[in-house]
Amino acid sequence: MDNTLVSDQSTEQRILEAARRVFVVKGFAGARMQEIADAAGINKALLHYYFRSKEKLFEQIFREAFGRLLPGLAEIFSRPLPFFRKIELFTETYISLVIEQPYLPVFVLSEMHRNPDDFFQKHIQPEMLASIRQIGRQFAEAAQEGLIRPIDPRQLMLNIMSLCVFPFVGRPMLQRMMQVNDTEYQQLMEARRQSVSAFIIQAIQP
Amino acid sequence: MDNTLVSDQSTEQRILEAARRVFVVKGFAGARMQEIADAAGINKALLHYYFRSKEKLFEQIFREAFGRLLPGLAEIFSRPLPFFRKIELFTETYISLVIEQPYLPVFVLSEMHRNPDDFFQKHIQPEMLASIRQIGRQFAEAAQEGLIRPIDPRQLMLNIMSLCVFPFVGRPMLQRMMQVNDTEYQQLMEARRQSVSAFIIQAIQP
DNA sequence: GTCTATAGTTAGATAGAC
DNA sequence: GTCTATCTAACTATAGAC
Repeated sequence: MDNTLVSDQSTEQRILEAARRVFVVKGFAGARMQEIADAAGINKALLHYYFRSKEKLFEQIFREAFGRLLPGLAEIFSRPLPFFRKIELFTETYISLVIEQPYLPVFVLSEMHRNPDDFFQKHIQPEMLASIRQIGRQFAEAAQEGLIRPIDPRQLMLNIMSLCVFPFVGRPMLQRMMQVNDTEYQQLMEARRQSVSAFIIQAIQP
Repeated sequence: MDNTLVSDQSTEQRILEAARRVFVVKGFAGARMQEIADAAGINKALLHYYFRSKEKLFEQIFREAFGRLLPGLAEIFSRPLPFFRKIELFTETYISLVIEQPYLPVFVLSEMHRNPDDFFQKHIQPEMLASIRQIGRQFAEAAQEGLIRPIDPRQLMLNIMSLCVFPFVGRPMLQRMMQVNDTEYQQLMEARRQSVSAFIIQAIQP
């Protein structure tokens, strides 16, 4: 792990950044307050001074990570654009987002896995669910109008999410299985910005 | 002596089964030896009697889980079958496998995420890598022969793996986002056995 | 706000009786 | 083989000086 000190920020910011780095790699249970303190270049006691408990510190990190993972994406599907263009824009935006924050998905997924309903109730707003339903309706309409072939809209949604997210979640395994080095893998991810939407669009052509 | 309950299994087997259940949900760091002992209906000390340490017990569970995740799948691509049939067979087999062991992928992925090279060296045999390269070559050939459209074989491999695995890895999130209940989600996974290969095959048509 | 020192808990591992 | 009791280390959290 990268243990470089985070400096020229307020102590609170340094703690948050350090906590992010540690939690995201080790998870809640695996993270140690001492390690976060070291990474922030401060003392353990100060962590509690700023954030009362490990739990509370984690909450803040998780909430923030989760918030970054979806917002603005649903919005794309409400724009007045051709259907296929929306898919292009969505996949490009999503993949770009995750290229910049590659640890986010596996962090959110594995923490959620341990405590699904709890985390979900805490962090998912009803509006988000509404906009997801809205996307589903658009898929269904497109199929009905013959714009795309008949396909269960939920399957289409699963397929799109899978193609965007999994190469990042599964990277430690996939990269080693495919025996490519870091640079090559990053290039593959760059290329996916275009190739994934092409793949999807051909797959749903009538 | 014969104080065993329902279980006609050996103590060792009961421990392994309990450990599997606990590790798979909580991960190595989150799991507690006490919880495993409780789940197995035995004492903490007995865990150490059978498996020296938490580390060793975990090793055994992880090795086994990992072993179940790929084997036999690479073999499909060495059979004398039409190319598209191989893809069908692969996705069907994979999805069926994961339907039966839905916790496997996220367990393997999140543990691997914390310690990639270590785990990889311990658990990946060179033959597996060879057969993966072999699959890659088949993709490349199919593209060259014009059987499928030009596509980077590595991207195709990423796409196939993503479509098969992610809906299981991401289930806690996806299911809640899409607001479907357990039964419906299982039905969706059943349906994917067919629909995923159809999706892929159309996407790579020349 | 930041530190040192320490209290309080928990969890992995071992000793020893049966 | 299985148990109870206990040791030891690690970790979260707090007290109190500066």
